[in-house]
Amino acid sequence: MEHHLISEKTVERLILYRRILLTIDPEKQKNIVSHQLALLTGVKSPQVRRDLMVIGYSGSPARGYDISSLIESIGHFIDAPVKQGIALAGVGNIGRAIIDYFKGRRPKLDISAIFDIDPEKINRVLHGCRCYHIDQMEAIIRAGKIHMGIITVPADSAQSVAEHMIRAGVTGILNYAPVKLVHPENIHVENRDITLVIEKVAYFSRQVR
Amino acid sequence: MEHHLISEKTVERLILYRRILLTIDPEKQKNIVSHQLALLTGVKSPQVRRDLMVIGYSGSPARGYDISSLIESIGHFIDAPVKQGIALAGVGNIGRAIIDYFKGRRPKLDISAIFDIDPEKINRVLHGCRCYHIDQMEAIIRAGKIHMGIITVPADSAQSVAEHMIRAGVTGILNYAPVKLVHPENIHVENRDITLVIEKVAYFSRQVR
DNA sequence: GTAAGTTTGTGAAACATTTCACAATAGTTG
DNA sequence: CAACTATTGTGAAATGTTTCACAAACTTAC
Ligand SMILES: NC(=O)c1ccc[n+]([C@@H]2O[C@H](COP(=O)([O-])OP(=O)(O)OC[C@H]3O[C@@H](n4cnc5c(N)ncnc54)[C@H](O)[C@@H]3O)[C@@H](O)[C@H]2O)c1
Ligand SMILES: NC(=O)c1ccc[n+]([C@@H]2O[C@H](COP(=O)([O-])OP(=O)(O)OC[C@H]3O[C@@H](n4cnc5c(N)ncnc54)[C@H](O)[C@@H]3O)[C@@H](O)[C@H]2O)c1
Repeated sequence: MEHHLISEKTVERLILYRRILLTIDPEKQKNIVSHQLALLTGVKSPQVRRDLMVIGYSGSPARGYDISSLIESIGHFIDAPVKQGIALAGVGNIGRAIIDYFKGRRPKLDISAIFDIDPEKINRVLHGCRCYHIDQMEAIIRAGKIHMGIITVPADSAQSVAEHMIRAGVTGILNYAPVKLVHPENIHVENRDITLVIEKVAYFSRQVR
Repeated sequence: MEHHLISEKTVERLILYRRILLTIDPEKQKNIVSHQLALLTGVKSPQVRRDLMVIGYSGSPARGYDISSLIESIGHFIDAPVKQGIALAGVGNIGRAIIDYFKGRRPKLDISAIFDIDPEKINRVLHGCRCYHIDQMEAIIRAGKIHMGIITVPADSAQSVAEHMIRAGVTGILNYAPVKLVHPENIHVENRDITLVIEKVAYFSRQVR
C-alpha cells in the first residue's frame, strides 16, 4: 500500500468522512453519493470524490459509495494495524478533560500512559489510567512502544517534556502548551493553542459584520 | 482601514508573532530581523516579511523591525478597538478549563457570559463569572453586544446552541463539539475537534518512522 | 564620504489545493 | 435492449500560498 504523498488536509477530511458515515444507521441507508457526504461534512462534492480517489476507493456511478465498505477502506488507511498507545504528560485541567473524554472513543487508540510531577497525582488511578512520575516517562514509552504523545504541561516545561518524548521514540506530538516546540523535522507536531484560536475567531467575528 | 482580503493563515501567524514578541525583554532587545522572528515562530523569513507587508508594517533595512511598534501595529490590526465580550455555553470539563485558563490573558478579550442547563451550576460564580441558564443566553448576548461564542456543550446540543447564538448576533463561533455546525456562510466557525486531531497525529506519527 | 555588509520589500516562480467540467459508466424504465 | 438519468473519476483550469531572488535602502566602519 502506498501512502506517503497524502496531504494533512486530506487526512483530516477522511477522518471527518468516517466520523459522519458512522453516524448513519446502516439499516436505513446503505449507499451515499458524494454530494450528500459533502453536505454533511461541509466540503464540496468534487473534493469528496478527489479525497476518496487518493485512497483508491471506487464508488459506483449512479449509486454512489457503499457506506460500510467505505468506512472500512478509510479505516484501513487511517487506523493503526494494531491498537496504538498514547502518552499524555500533565494531568491538569485540559489533560484530565482529554483523558476522560477520549477513553474508549476510538477502538485503535488508547491513552495508555499518563505522567505528572505532582505527588498528589502520582500513583493514583485517574479515569482508569495510573499516573506515573514524569521521570519514568522515557522508560515507560520505550517499553510500551508508544509513538504519540500529548503535552498538557505548563508552557515552561513543554520543551523539556517534548525532548524526553522524542528521545524515547515518539514521532507525533499534540501540543496544548502555548510554545513553539523545537524538534527534528521528521517529527510531526500539531499545536492546539487555545488563546491563539480565541483571538483568531474574535478577529474574524469582527470582519464578518 | 482595509482588512478584508487577509487569509486565515496570515492572521494566525500575526497572532503568533505578537505572542513571541511579547516574550522578548524590551530592555535587552529593541529590534528584530525577519530571520530571527522566523526562527522563533517556526516559519520562513520571506513569509514573515510578506505577512508584515500585508498589514502595511515597514521595517528598516539593515536594522529590521522595531519590536514595540510592531507589537502595536499587530494589535491595531488584530485587536478589537474596545474590549470584546465572549459567551461560552457548556460549563463542563473543557468549558471550565478554558474559562479558568483564559481569564485575564488577553486584555481586549473577556469571557463575560457563561451558560449551562445544570441547576447545580446556574447562578453560581465560576472563576469570577456568573453562570446563567441557557434560556437566558439570547437576551444576555444581545444586551452585551457579544459577537463571539464558544461551544463546549455535548454534541447533541451544539447545533441548537449555535443557532441561538447566531440569532442573538454572534458572528464567530469556536466549536469544541464533534459535529459539523450548519450555519450561514457569513458566520465564521472554527472547529476544534479533539478526537479528530488525536487521530490525525496518530496517523502521521506512523508515517514518520 | 564611500565602500562593504545587512536586511527589507516585492515581483515572479514554484508549489499546493480546490474547483470545474465532462466523458465514461452504471442503473432504471418502458 | 435502447434511451434516459444520475453519478463517478479525473484531466485541466483556477485559485491560493509559499518561497525565491534580487534591487533598493539603511547602517557601519574606515
Ligand atoms: N486549560 C486550558 O484551556 C488551556 C488552554 C490553552 C492552553 N493551555 C495550556 O495547557 C497546559 C496545561 O493547562 P492546564 O490548564 O491543564 O494547567 P494545569 O495547571 O491545570 O495542569 C498542568 C499539570 O501539569 C503538571 N506538571 C507541571 N510540570 C510538569 C512536568 N514538568 N512534567 C509533568 N507534569 C507537569 C502539573 O502538576 C499539573 O497537573 C499549559 O501549557 C497551558 O498553557 C491550557
Ligand atoms: N473534554 C474533552 O477533552 C473534549 C474533547 C473533545 C470534544 N469535547 C466535546 O466538548 C463538549 C463538552 O465536553 P466536556 O468533556 O466538557 O463535557 P461535560 O459533560 O463535562 O460538559 C458539558 C456541559 O454542558 C452542559 N450542557 C448540556 N446541555 C446543555 C445545553 N443544551 N445548554 C447549555 N449547557 C448544556 C452540561 O450541563 C455540562 O456542564 C462535548 O461536545 C464533547 O464532545 C470534549
